[in-house]
Amino acid sequence: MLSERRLEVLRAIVQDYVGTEEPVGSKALTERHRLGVSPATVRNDMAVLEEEGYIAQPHTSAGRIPTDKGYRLFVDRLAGVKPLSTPERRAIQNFLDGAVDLDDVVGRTVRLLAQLTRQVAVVQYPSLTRSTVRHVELLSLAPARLMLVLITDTGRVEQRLVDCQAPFGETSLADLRARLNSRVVGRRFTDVPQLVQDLPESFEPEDRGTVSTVLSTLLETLVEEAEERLMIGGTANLTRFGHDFPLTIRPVLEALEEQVVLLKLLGEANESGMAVRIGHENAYEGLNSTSVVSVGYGSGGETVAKLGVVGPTRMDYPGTMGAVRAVARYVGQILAES
Amino acid sequence: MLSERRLEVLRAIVQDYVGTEEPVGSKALTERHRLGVSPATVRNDMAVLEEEGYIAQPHTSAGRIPTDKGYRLFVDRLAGVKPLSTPERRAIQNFLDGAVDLDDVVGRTVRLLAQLTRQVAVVQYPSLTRSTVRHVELLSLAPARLMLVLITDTGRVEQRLVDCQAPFGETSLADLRARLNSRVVGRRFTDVPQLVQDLPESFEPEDRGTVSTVLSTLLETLVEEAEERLMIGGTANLTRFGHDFPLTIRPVLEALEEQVVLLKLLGEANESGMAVRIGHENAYEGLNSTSVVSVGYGSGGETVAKLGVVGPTRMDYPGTMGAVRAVARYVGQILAES
DNA sequence: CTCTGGCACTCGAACGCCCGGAGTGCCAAC
DNA sequence: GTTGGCACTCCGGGCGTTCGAGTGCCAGAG
Repeated sequence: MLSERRLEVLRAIVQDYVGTEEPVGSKALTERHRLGVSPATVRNDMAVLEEEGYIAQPHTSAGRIPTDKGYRLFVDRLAGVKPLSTPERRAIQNFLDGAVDLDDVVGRTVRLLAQLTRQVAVVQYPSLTRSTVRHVELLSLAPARLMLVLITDTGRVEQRLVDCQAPFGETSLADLRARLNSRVVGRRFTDVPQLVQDLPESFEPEDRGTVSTVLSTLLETLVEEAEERLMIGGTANLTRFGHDFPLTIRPVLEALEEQVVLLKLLGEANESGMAVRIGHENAYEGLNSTSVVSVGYGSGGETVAKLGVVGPTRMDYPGTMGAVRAVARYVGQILAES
Repeated sequence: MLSERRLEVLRAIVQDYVGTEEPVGSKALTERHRLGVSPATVRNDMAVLEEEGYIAQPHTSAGRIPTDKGYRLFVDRLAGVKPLSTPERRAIQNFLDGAVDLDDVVGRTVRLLAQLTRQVAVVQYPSLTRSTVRHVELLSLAPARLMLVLITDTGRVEQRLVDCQAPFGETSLADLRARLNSRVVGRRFTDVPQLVQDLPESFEPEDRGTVSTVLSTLLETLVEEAEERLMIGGTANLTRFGHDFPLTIRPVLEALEEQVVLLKLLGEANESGMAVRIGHENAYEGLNSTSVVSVGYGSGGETVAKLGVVGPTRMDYPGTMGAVRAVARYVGQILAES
């Protein structure tokens, strides 16, 4: 167990290093912080902290920098979440309030988050699995070709083409449309499969094939869209990463283009509260020198999607966490209103 | 007017510089190319080329590098478009053929283009202004709230909420839906305004207000969507830009997040054929050290959108142009099939 | 008039060197 | 447990040297 003062030393090291981006030594520490002890004592503490793996030296006789483990301790026990200032909050509200549709909300959110944190922002679109069906539309494009349009309560629209085995009459189509809607409108996506299970049986034999095809296309859409879309922004902030960054930045850019990777990253956000993954805690190798701060958002206590930022491990955790949390809250509000 | 040999020297300089990324000198030139003259002669030619502004020295007593003007001449008169190899063509076809919907086509195209050119790819979604209406759907969400869904022949779906002044009955709704569709289905977007102009008059007075609102929302959608969406990819290739790239890369990343800038960039592509904008020819300042190669694509001779790549001025122009042109053609084909 | 070889000159990159400063670890003393 | 002192380490920057590639110019040959 580390003594109170040693924790204080660690906190000071993290803060200074985040600010200056340079290894911090014992003397500089005592000058910038009121630790009440001499550099020599700090040196002893540092030796202990290093032995325990919280800090490290880039090379002998240089200052110390925090390790991933050090940042972890800092986040868990030494740093709170720094609330935003009132003007900042007001700015968020004003900026998000101008949004006209879902795309716009997400777009504004991502820009806002990137600007506030000066890092790369990632925002997931509200999830379909938690949403409910607002309407299902079926259109006949050609004798044996239908278009299925699905409208969700979050305002999202998905469309699919359906090729039928046999021609499908207009009356059957209207019939299917009506029955389908009466069953699923207002219901959750996850409930839909059971609700439509017995639908083909109530149709004429020659139409059953087509009905089944339509239904399976609908179910497919739900599943496929569970792998959800997201938007990223603020990639220009990657240039603030560090000096050596051709090597650091490349894998990050690659990761940012892989939706799957990003979704997994966000997905690791704990249901309640915020998740912070530091350096090697990230499963994806290319992000080993970055940290991810993510949190779920939604309206009325329900998480419909997640958002977060990706930045260097050397980041201002309290500030970043504050911004992420605040933005998530306001987005939740906006969604609840619309 | 430059002599034949001087042009040949310029071509050699461009080719070598693109390959090695280092200033090229007279001796190296004569060694790598069969110019049939001595280094001294080449030196004289270089002096002339420099005087004319086609090449420049980074510092005295260094080799020469092409200027924007030099690249311009190279592209216009010295280099053709390098066709892709048969395996490459086949790979393109296979890759694009697997696409399932419009998003997928665009997504695959952007990845393909980024991979082929090893640069940043930008693909614009097929334009709505050139498309035709496949279907207009009206749904009643609440007594005085409608949803308007527009489906285009390119498979795109746009939805809008419409708030009515007065409640709008189901029969009126069905009526409007039917009349609207009978007038606009299969017609071009640009023709829609005239086609629906007199529609409100044929409705009962109490419904006219709502009908007008719906129509103006529809027309708005057309106009708004004229500012079109696009997709980018291959940003990781930015790391291959050069040694000094923190400064080069940042404005490029910023530009890539500004849809407006990108759309303008692509928009400058000449209707027929390919456009190449080199360095300072780009209006946007942040892209002054990059070149943009863009071209329109579409089916049946009609351009529905554009695509292109953004890379360093020091790029393989013939190869890039070849890839861009080939990809555009295949995407056009795919769109025509679906 | 054009091309060529020769020659002196110029720089930048790379290398080695030295020095100063910041930082460390250890130890003896308080 | 804390402190001051001290010797040691190592990085970074500044400086001079060398090396090589490249240039410009000029006189002479075709």
